[in-house]
Amino acid sequence: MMSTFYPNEERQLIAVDCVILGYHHQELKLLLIKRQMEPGIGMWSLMGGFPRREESLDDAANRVLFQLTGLDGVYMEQLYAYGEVNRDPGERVVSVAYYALINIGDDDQNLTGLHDACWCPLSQLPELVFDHRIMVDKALARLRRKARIQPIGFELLPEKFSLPQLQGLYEAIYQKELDKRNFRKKILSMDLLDKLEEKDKTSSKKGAFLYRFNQEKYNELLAKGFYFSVDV
Amino acid sequence: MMSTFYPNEERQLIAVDCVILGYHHQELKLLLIKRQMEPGIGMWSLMGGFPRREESLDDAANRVLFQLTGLDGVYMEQLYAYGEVNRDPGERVVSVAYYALINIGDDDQNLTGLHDACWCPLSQLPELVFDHRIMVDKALARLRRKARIQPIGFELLPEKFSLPQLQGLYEAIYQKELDKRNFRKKILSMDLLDKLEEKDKTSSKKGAFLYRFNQEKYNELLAKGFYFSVDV
DNA sequence: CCAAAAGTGTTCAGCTTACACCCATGA
DNA sequence: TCATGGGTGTAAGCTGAACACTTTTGG
Repeated sequence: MMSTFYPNEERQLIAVDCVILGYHHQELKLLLIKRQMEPGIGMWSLMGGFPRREESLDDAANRVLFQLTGLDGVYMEQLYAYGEVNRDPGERVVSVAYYALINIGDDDQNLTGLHDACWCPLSQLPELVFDHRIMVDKALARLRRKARIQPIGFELLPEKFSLPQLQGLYEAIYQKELDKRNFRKKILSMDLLDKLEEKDKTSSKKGAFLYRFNQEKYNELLAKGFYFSVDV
Repeated sequence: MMSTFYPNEERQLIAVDCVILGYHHQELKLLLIKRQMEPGIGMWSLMGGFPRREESLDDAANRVLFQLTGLDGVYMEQLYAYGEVNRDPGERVVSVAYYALINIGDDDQNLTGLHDACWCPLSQLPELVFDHRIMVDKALARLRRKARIQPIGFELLPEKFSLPQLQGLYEAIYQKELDKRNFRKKILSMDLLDKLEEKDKTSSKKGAFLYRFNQEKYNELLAKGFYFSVDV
C-alpha cells in the first residue's frame, strides 16, 4: 500500500453503467449488450466499465459509451449512484449510472456488431442483470421530467427534423397523443427552430418542412430568463 | 486478495458527504464542521465518512448524519456522485453527496458540541474544503426545484407551524417575497394541512393559527393523480 | 381522383397575479 | 390607544385545452 491520508479505509470497486437511449420508428429504444463476464454472463445488460484511478467518473462514462457506439460528444448526464451492498452478487460494487441520448439515424443496425449489442424497444425490454432495470426506469423518469423544461429531446433526432417527427418523439416519451395544433403553436412560439427550405418526404406525399434547433437563440433567451417548456 | 470476479480492477476510496440544511430565524442554514484530518485539516467542511464494505451508500449517509446530529429518520436524498480525479488532493476519492432537511428547533446551538459544528447561514458561508461548495449549491438547486412540486418544505419546520412561518420558509428558499393572500389561498386549497386550535404567539400579539401537514391526505391525493404545487 | 399526412385559428375555462383593508392583542 | 403582524376577496390577464377543415401530391 502506498502512503495515504486514509490508511484505515477499505478501497472498493466503483463502476459506471450507461443507459443509452435512442428514438427510431416512433419509439424509444435502449441499447443493450449481452454480458460477457460472470456473474450474470449471457444476460442482457447495460454497457458498463470501471473508472481507472486517473479517470473521472464522467470520463469513464464517456469512454464506455465510445467503446460501444464509437460516438463522442453526445448528450450524457449522471443519473444516480447505486450502492446497495448486494446489487452485484460477485462483489460489492458501487455503480454510478449515466444516461445518454443518441440519434440512432436511419439504420438501427448500427453499433450492434462488436458487442452483441441491440437496440431494444422500451416496450419489450427483456430481464436485465442486477439492478439495471431500476437504472433504466430512473433514466426514463429523468427524461420525462427534463424533456418538458429543457430542449434535450432534440438530442434524439437528426440535426434536421420535421415538426411531425418532433411531435412523434414527445408522444413516445410521454406515451400520450398530443394535439397537433397546440404542439406546433407552443414549439414555434418559442422561436428556437429555424425553418429550412427542405422537406422530409419519407412519411407523406405532401412532405413536411424540416427545422433545425438554434442553440445560439436558446442561449440568448436563457440569459434573458426564458424557460423552455412543452405541454404534455 | 480474496478470490473475486473482478481480479483486474482497482479498488478505490468511496466517501459520502452530507449537506445538512435547516431553517431558523427566517433563513436557511447549513451544518458545517471543522475538518479533523489531513488534507484540509481545520477547514470548514461537510460531515462525511466512508461506507463500509457491508454498508449501503444510503446507510452510510444516515450513519454520518446520526453521528453528527443524533437524528434518525430525517428527510435525506442522494444528490450526486462527485468523481473528479483530484477533487480530494490526498487521494482519488469518489464522493457521493446526500442532502438532509432538518427541523432545527428553537435552539440552534443544538448539535454543535461534539464536532466543532455550527449552523451557518447560507448567506455567509465560509470557504469550504475540496468541492463541498459545489455540493451545497447543488443541494440548494435541488431544494428549490423540489419544494415547488413536493411537500418537502415541511421537513424544515416543526410538526406544528403557522402559515406565516411556512411562507417565511418559502421566501427563504426562493429569496423572494410572496403575496400573503395568494400563498395562503394556494396552500389551503390543496387541503393538505389540518388547522389546529392552538396559536403561535411568538411573533405577534394576535397569534397565528398552527397547522399540521397531513401525510395520509397527501398519499390519498397522490394516488388520485394530484400534484403538489406552490407558486413562487 | 383519392388516400394520407401536413398545415392552420378560435373559443372557453381555469389558474396566476395584483392589490387594500380590517382584526386581535400586548405593551 | 396604538403598533404589529394575522387574516380575508375580487377582478383582469394569460395560458392550456379542446376542436375541424383545407392543402398537397404520389400512386
